[in-house]
Amino acid sequence: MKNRANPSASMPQPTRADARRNRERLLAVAQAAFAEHGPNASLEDIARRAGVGIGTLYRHFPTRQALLEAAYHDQMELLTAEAKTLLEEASPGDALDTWLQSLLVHKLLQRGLTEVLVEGEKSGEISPAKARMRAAGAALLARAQQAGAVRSDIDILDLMRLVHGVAVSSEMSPARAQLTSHYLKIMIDGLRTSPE
Amino acid sequence: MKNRANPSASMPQPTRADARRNRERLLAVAQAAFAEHGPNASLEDIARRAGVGIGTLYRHFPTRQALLEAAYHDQMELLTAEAKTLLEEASPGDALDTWLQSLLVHKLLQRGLTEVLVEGEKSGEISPAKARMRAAGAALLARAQQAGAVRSDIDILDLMRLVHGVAVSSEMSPARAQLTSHYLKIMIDGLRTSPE
DNA sequence: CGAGAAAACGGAGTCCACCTCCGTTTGTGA
DNA sequence: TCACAAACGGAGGTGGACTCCGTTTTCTCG
Repeated sequence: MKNRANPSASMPQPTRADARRNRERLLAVAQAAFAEHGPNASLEDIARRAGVGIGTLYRHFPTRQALLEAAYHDQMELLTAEAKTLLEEASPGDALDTWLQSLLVHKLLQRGLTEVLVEGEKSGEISPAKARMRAAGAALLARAQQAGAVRSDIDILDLMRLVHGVAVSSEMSPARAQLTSHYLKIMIDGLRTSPE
Repeated sequence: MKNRANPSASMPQPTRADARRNRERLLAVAQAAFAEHGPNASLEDIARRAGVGIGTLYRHFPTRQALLEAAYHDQMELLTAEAKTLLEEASPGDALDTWLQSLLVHKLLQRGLTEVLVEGEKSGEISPAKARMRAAGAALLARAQQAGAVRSDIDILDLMRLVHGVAVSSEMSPARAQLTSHYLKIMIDGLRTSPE
C-alpha cells in the first residue's frame, strides 16, 4: 500500500521552471473559472484556457478538491489573519459576528469556497491552510463562548457547516446578497440563545 | 412561440394503458434511485431499471426537475395535510416547529426533496402540489407570527430556504440525523427572536 | 558547452451521462 | 379487423472526467 500522492494536498513548490509556471497559470485560470461557474467548472476548459494539456492539470492537482483548495489558499489565509486580528477586539461576541460576515462575503464572491471549507471532512486530509483557518476560528468561537455571548453546545465545525448552509440557502435567489445577510442574522440570533 | 410542453409539470394522466404503466414504473424506480443516490442519480440507469428506453423517460418527464417533482408528489401532499392538521393545534409556535421537523425528516429520508422544494423559483412554473404545500406552510407561519411566536420579517420562501440550508449543512457528516435536529433547533431559536 | 537522465508535458483514448431524433411498435376506437 | 395516432426505444452526437504513455523540456554535471 503506497502512500497517497504527495505530502500536503497537491505539491506546493515544483522544482522545474516550466512546472512552476504552469502551476501559476492553472491557479489563475481556475480562480476565475470557479468564480464564474461555481465549483463544478469544467476542468478541461480550465486546462485549455491555461494553455496546458489536461494531463498537466491532473498532475498538479490530482482531484478537483485539490485544485479548489489551492485556488482558495490565499482567501483562507486572509480569513485566518482576520480571525487573529479580531481576537483583540473588545467584544468577543461582536468579533465572532464580524468574522462570520467576512466568511460569507468571501463565499459570495468566490462561489465554491463554501464547498472547500466543508467538503472532505470524512476523507481525512485537511489542507494546512484550512486547518490554520479552523484553528483561528475556533479561538474566536471559544472566546465568545467563554464570554457567554454564544451557546456552548457548538464547535467550529458546526459553525462552518451552518455558515455553509446559510450560503446555500440564499444561493438560488437573484437577491442573494440581501438574503444572505438576513439569514446570517437569524442564525446568529439562534447561536446567541443559550441551549437551556 | 409554442407553449412549454404540457399543462402542469409532466402530464399526469396518460390515456394509453402502456403509457400509464410505464409512468408508474418510472416513478417507483425513480423514488428508490433518488433516495439512494440523491437528486443526481443517473437517468439512464433509472430508465434501464424500469425496463423502458431512455426516450420514454424523457417523454414522460422532460426534465430532471419534472421527474423529481413527480417522484415526491406524494410526500408533498402528506406534508400539506400535516400542515393543515397542525393549524388546529393550540400553540401556533409549537405547531410550526413540529411541521419544520417533519419537513426535515422527509428530507432526510428522501434525499433530493430539498432540491425540489427550493429549486425552480426563478424558472417560474411551480407544480400544483408544491404550491399547495407552500400555501399550507404559509398559513402555519402566519398564525405563529400573529401569535408573536416567530419574527415577522420572514416569509414562507425564507423558511423553505432556511430549512434547505439546515439539511445541506448536515448532509456530509456521518451523524447527519443528530446534527440536523441540532441545527434545526438553532435555527428555530433564531426565528423566535424578534427582529428588533 | 553538450550530453543524458529525470521531470514534466500533452492529448488520444476510454468511460459514462445527458439529451434528441426518428424509424418502429402498440393500443384503441370505429 | 384495420388504420392511425400515440407511445416506444435506442442509436448517435455532445461533452466532461480521468488515465496512460510516447514525446519534449529542463536541469545537472562532466
